[in-house]
Amino acid sequence: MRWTQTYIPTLRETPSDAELISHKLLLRAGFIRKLASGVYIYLPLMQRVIQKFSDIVRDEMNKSGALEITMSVLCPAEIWQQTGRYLTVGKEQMRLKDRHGHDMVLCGTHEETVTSLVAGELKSYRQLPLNLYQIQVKFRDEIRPRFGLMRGREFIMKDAYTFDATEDSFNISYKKMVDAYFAIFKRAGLDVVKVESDTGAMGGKAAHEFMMLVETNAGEEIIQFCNKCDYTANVEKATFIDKKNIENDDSLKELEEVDTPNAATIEEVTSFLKVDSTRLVKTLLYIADEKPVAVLIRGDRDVNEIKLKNALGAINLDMATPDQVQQYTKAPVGFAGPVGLEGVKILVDPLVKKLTNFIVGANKFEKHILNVNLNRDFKADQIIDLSLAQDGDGCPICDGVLSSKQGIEVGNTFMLGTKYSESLGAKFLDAEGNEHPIIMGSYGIGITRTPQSALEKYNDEYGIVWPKNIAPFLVEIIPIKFDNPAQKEAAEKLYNDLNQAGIDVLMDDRDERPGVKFNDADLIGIPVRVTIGDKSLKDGNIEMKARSEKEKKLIPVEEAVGAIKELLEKLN
RNA sequence: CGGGGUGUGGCGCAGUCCGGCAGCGCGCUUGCUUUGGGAGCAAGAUGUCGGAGGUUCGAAUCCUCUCACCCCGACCA
Repeated sequence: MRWTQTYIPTLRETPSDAELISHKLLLRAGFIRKLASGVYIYLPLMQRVIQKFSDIVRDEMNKSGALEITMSVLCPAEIWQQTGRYLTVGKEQMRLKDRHGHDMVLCGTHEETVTSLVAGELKSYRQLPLNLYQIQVKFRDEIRPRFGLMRGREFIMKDAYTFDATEDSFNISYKKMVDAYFAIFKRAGLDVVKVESDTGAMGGKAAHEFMMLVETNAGEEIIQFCNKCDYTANVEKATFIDKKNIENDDSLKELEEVDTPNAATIEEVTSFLKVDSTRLVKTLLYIADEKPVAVLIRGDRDVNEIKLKNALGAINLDMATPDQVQQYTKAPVGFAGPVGLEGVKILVDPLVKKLTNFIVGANKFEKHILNVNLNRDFKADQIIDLSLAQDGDGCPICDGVLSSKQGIEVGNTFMLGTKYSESLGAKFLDAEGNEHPIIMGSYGIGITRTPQSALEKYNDEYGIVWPKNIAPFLVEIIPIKFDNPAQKEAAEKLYNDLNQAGIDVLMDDRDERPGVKFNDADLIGIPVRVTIGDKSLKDGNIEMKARSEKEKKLIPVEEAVGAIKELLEKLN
């Protein structure tokens, strides 16, 4: 491709609405343009990147035995109502009515579609297992789209769905997908880790996420790692062993109400009363599907709202507003406590159960109660783990210690069980003639998110440094002066030779000053740059440089293609 | 949805407090010169100042309403 024949609108200045380096680079280097919040146009360079990554995904999926299909984006609301997700997914879903007034959905995922498909097709265990996938646009009306392609309202995803007759067979299908995922990300030049994750609105039995670890604020996910074993989990899912030494009294003491002036937060109360935060129990008020719930958690801990949501089976969960806190506790925020609290369901974290003579809010302005004890002074409706794992907590599996890192989710795998096959009637007959729901899995990879994620890592002060397998071009040729006959001839010849050799090449044939071309080349991040100018050409050489390295190398013109191939071999 | 912020030429911004010819840098067009890391000179084009209404002799600027976008939070199949 010639620069003057394509469309690469690079910008000298960064558009002001980008935050992440990867997002800024995609805009500046002319890969994407925004049409609306969370809605992007992919320009020629981005289109090529998407194509390259899709090819890798498609290749590995096909190798694993999956079959590519294309499902409709538009879907009748009816099947979403059948699985119950019309309610649980709620406003995340793009919805519309057709001209007849029928409710329709723009799919954000295709469990309903694919399951209703197979429900009419698969009748026998002989037809299983089956894996169907597609690479297609998805719609999710995110509350807050952000970070360019990282969280868009319209994006491209590879989604696969497996159908199995038995658990054993399913486990094989699941492992094939996990293996394919590692292969895909490796080929794309990315290191990923597989972590345990919550199943969210997907439902099902268990799930994993594939995370790219990053150090920037692009990491929207927190992952807990054990330093001894291979336990890795999204913090939403992570369990842990509390390692803090809590000194409990031997005997239960009398309740005592104390004044705590100007002390509402944990820090203020602990410093005022001169006690450790582990002696305090905070009472947090939530509204779960319009009903108030109090969560009791040790003062040094935070609530894992995902665990809470799951424990309650709630669709909507919000922290109570100050007005609601006043209404239920009869006190302003900061003084809630379980003693005498009425009309509110009380959930207690197990770590609180272990405490004696602890401190809680008194449900009165600027007052707390000392020496409170579970069962004696109040009752728990449910005792259940609701704590967020913290760095330094014990690993739930071995005697190691957890520490966290930030990650970007680039893929996920869900063990769906029979949730969808049961509600949509996808059943098969086994060898004995008995009917069973099909065991399902679903597997996603963010096709547009992944390349941007890669840029969080693969960039430097000058611009993008693409991993070669997802780079829009492998080689960029820069003739210093394209109107110089000798340079032009050498450039054209190399351009043709590389094309002949099947190497994607971009030639900057613009009548621009060299500095502009070099800067643009660095910005768009093509892995190998070849410079053709009088300096080296007079000795019969061209200059070759990897984008990721500083050194230039002089290569005789006639050996250029071989040398470029060799260099490409070595690059990530 | 709650909190904070921004809308002025393609991009980045000043001007708004205190109303008085709509500006700057980059980019773009043409010409000449230049040409190994974002050239110089000259000439030029491009604006419903997000939108609607109001106040005023006069509004980018003041008032009311509204829309879009960004950041923090909640959401994230």
